[in-house]
Amino acid sequence: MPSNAPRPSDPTRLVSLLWEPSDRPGRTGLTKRAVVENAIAIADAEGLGALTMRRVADRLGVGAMSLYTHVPGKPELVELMLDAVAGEAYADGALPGEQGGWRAGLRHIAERNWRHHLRHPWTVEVVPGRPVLGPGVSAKYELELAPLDGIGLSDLEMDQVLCGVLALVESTARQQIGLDRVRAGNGDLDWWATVSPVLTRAMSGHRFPLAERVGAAAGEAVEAGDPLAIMRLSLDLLLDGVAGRLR
Amino acid sequence: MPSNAPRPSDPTRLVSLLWEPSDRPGRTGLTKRAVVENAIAIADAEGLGALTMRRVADRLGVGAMSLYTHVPGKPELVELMLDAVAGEAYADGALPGEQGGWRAGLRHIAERNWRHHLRHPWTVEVVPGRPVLGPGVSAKYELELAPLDGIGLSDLEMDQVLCGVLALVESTARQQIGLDRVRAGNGDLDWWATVSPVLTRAMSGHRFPLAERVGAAAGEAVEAGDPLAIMRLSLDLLLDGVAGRLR
DNA sequence: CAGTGTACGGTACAACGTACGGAGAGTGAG
DNA sequence: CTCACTCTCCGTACGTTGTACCGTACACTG
Repeated sequence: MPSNAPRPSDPTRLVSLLWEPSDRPGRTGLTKRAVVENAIAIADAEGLGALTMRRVADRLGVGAMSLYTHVPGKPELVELMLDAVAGEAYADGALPGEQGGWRAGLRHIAERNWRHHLRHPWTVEVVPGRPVLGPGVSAKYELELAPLDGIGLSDLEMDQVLCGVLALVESTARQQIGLDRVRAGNGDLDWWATVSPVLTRAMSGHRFPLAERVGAAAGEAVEAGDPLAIMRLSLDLLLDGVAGRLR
Repeated sequence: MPSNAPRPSDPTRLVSLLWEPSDRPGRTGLTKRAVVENAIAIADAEGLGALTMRRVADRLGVGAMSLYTHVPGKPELVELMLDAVAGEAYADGALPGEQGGWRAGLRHIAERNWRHHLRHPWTVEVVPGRPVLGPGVSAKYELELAPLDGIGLSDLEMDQVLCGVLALVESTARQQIGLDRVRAGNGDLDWWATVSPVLTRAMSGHRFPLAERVGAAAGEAVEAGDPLAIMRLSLDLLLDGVAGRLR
C-alpha cells in the first residue's frame, strides 16, 4: 500500500461491477469471473493474508497488472469474492423457507452459514463496510428472510432477528477458524500441556478461582470441537426467546 | 513479510511475556509497556492497518529495530495489546457480579464489551487463535463469570452462555465499526441516495420482493445507529432463552 | 579501569499494492 | 487495404511493509 490515502472506491462503480456480466473474455481469455474464482481458491486454502494480486495472476498465467483491467483493485476484488460465495449457500436447493416453520428455517440458516464460513474461512477476516449489494448477497438475503415472513414480526424485526442469528454464527465461526489455524500451524502438539505449567508459574500470586474452574471445564470441551457447541446452545436460547415473543 | 513461513511463535514464550513485568526500562527508557501503549494509541485512532512497527518506533523516538528487544514481533505485540485493553473493561469498579442478578450482570457485560470494542475498534479485526492467557484477559473472564455462578448452570454452560453473549456483541460491534469507517471515509455524502438508482437499474430483471421490502425498513433504521438495536434485541431474546432454561 | 552482556539501530531483502506508460491486438472508417 | 483509434495486457518502478543480520555503544560487574 504505497499511498496513505486509499483510492476513493466509488460505490456506484462497485454496484455496476457486481451486477455486470463477468464472462466477457478479453484478449487472452481473461474474465472477471476467472479472476474472482482464482482469488477465492487462494483465500480458501491459505487465508486472506496469502491472497495477493501477483499470486492470482500467476494462477491465471497472466501478468499482475492485467487483473486491473477487470477489477479496480484489491478491496473491490474482495467484495466481488464475498458476493460470489454468498450465492453458493443454498445452491443445492434446500431453502430456508421450505424447512417447515420458522424455527427449522432459522436452524437451517445457522447451519448453512456455519458451513459457509468454514468452507471460506476468509469471510470472517473481512471487516464489513457497507453491505455488499450484489446478486449473490441479495439472493441469500431474500432466501433467508422467507421463514420469518408472515409469522408476526415487523419488517425491522425480521431483519434484526436474522442479523442476530448470523452474528452469532459468524462470531463463533471466527473462533473455530482461528482454532483450526493454530492447530494446523504447529504439528498437533498439545498446546495446553505445554502452556499450563508455564502459566501456573507465571500467575503465581494472582488468583482467579472462577476462571480456573470454568476455564478447565471449557478447555476440556474445546478439544472436542467446542465453538460449534457454543453456537448451537446460544442459537437455541435465542430461538426460545423468539418463540416467547411470538406467542 | 519476507518469509512465507511465519515465525514459530512459541506459546510458552508468549505466556511469560504476558505476565512478566512491563516496566523495566532499557538504556533509553524504552519499556514493553510503552511499546504496547503506543501501539494501542495508533490502532485506536487508525485501525490495525495503520499499525506499523516503524510508526510505533517513531512515536517513541527510537529506531524500528529497537522494538524487537521488548517484543518478539508484530503478532505478539497484538496479543499484548489485546491483553492490555481487556484489563480496562471494568476498571471503574462497576463489576458484573454486583449488578443485582444474572440478567443485569449479563446486560452490563454486553454493554461494557460494546463500549470496549468501539473504543478499540481494532479488537474486532483480530482473528483469534488460542485464547490470550494474560492477566488482563484472565481478570476480565473472572469478573464476567461472576453473575453466572451459582444460578443453576454447569461450569460448561456458564462458559457457553458468556461466550454466546460476547459473540453477539462482537459481531454486532464489527458491523457498527465497519459502518463508522465508511461513513468517516467519504464526507457524509448519502450513500444510499447515490447507490440506489444505479442499483435498481443494474438489477433490472431480477426480483427480490422480500429483500427489497425488508431491506428498505432496515436501511432506514441503519441511519439511526442500527447495529446497537440489533445487539440489544438479540441479547434480550438470548436472555429470555436463558431464563427459560433456569426455571 | 577493563571486560562483558545487552539495548539499540542502520542497512538490506523479499514481498506487497498499484501508478504509469508502452506494446500489441482488435475494430471501424475511408 | 490502410490507417487511426481503442482496449487489453503487462514490464518496470516506487514507496511501504516485517524483520534478519550484524555492528556499535552504553551500563553494569569485577
